Amino acid sequence: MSMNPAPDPIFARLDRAGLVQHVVRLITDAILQGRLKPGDRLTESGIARELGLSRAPVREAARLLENRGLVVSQPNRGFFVREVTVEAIDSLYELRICIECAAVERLVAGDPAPALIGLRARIDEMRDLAEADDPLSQIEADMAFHRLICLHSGNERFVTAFDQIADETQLSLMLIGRLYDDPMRMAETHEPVFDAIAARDAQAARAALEYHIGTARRVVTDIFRKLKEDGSA
Amino acid sequence: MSMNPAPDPIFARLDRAGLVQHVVRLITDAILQGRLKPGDRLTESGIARELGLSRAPVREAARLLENRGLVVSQPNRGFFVREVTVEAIDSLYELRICIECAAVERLVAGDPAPALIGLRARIDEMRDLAEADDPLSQIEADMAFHRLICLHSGNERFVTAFDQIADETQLSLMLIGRLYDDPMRMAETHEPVFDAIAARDAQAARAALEYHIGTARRVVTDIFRKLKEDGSA
DNA sequence: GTCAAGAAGATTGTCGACAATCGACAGAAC
DNA sequence: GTTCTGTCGATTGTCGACAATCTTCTTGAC
Repeated sequence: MSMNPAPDPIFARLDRAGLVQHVVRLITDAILQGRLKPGDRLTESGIARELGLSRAPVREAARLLENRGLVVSQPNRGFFVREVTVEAIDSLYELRICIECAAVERLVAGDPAPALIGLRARIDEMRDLAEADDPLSQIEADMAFHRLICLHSGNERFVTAFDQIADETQLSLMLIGRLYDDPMRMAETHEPVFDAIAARDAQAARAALEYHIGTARRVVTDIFRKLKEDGSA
Repeated sequence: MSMNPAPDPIFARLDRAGLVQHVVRLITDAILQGRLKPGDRLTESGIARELGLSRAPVREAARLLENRGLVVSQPNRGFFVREVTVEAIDSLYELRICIECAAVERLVAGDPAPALIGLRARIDEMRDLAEADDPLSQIEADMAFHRLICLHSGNERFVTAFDQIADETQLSLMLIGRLYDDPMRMAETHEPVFDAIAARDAQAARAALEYHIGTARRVVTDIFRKLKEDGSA
């Protein structure tokens, strides 16, 4: 009963289970970069042909993307890139507030120290990317910041819940391009949240995060409403 | 451009997309009825042979069950019925509190009237099932009650979030058999929640629901801890 | 007796093919 | 001109088979 658990992992275990995951990544990128637009159809055979593999892994990847909310499926009709509506975004942000606020409260109740390093790094990253004028990467840093809060909450289920809505959130952000006219704004709006966490004030942290996400919610929905009006006009 | 929207639907739309869904149902029942125990392996070929169909739909059903949390998959090793730990249950209930409390608050903020009928019916159902001594069906009525709150919250995403943790919650309840010694207790513990909703008091409703789920959380984890101790002793 | 190496069996990952279903178009009936 | 019906092409749903991988059992050395 020796049970050698890890006999010296010298080489990183290369993703031999990676085909499906790879397809997921490819489709995700295509959607988030706008090469696939909301409402577009994803034909299994077409994607399979382009990638030079069979329909099975493509199909499985599509199912995974469905559960992550990036695509929707209709029986006997296939997969489509999810249509984004103002109402959906609003609902999404309401759920985000509910989950992330609970997470940050729990984070501060525990030991926030390990999280602070990563959180600080993300904010600095947003500043750098603002100077580099790279709004897309900035959005990714934003998502990473919020994910870190869930990750260090001590309740791993907050992370899975966050992940299940993260992609759709990111999609809505990518669609509108940029949130604020001043690229530095994004980093600034995260500072109060960071400060409250660093001060180990659970109530203040919750309030700051709720305000932060709530503001983003208003800004995003407003911009999106305008976009829709122009689009359908 | 006449666009007749619904020219008298005489026939109910029959589920033509049923095979995978049917398999999902079968496996779900097997797990929730205890015929498949946590840790058990789900072999695609075995299930496919038993059901008299190919592996494809079985595989797809397993993937769906994975995202609903009832099974977990390991690359190149297949699917297993999810192991339930005390920590997982505790995390689960914490997330439930966070989601359902937000849902009930929003429900009361809107018009709670349409929800009340269904909620009342579920509580009555729990009483009937207590007399009939049917704890399994009672658990289903319990889940239905909580799902109704999310359903009538006005934010459909609360429902999807709830559904993604509902099966696992139900599994933990099924595993411990019955929550309270007195079967009537389950119905009783829902009354304060119902009353607060009926009174249209959002804060009271949130508090009542938080107390209700919080109590269940303590009871379930306690029972489960005892079960584990006996099991491993 | 313990442990490592190898063979055999079982199971998943992937593939190409067929059947069922859907959407669009053309033609007939009114 | 409008509406219904039948056909056609395209796509999904399902299947059986093969290759890659994991598990288990056996074998052999120490």
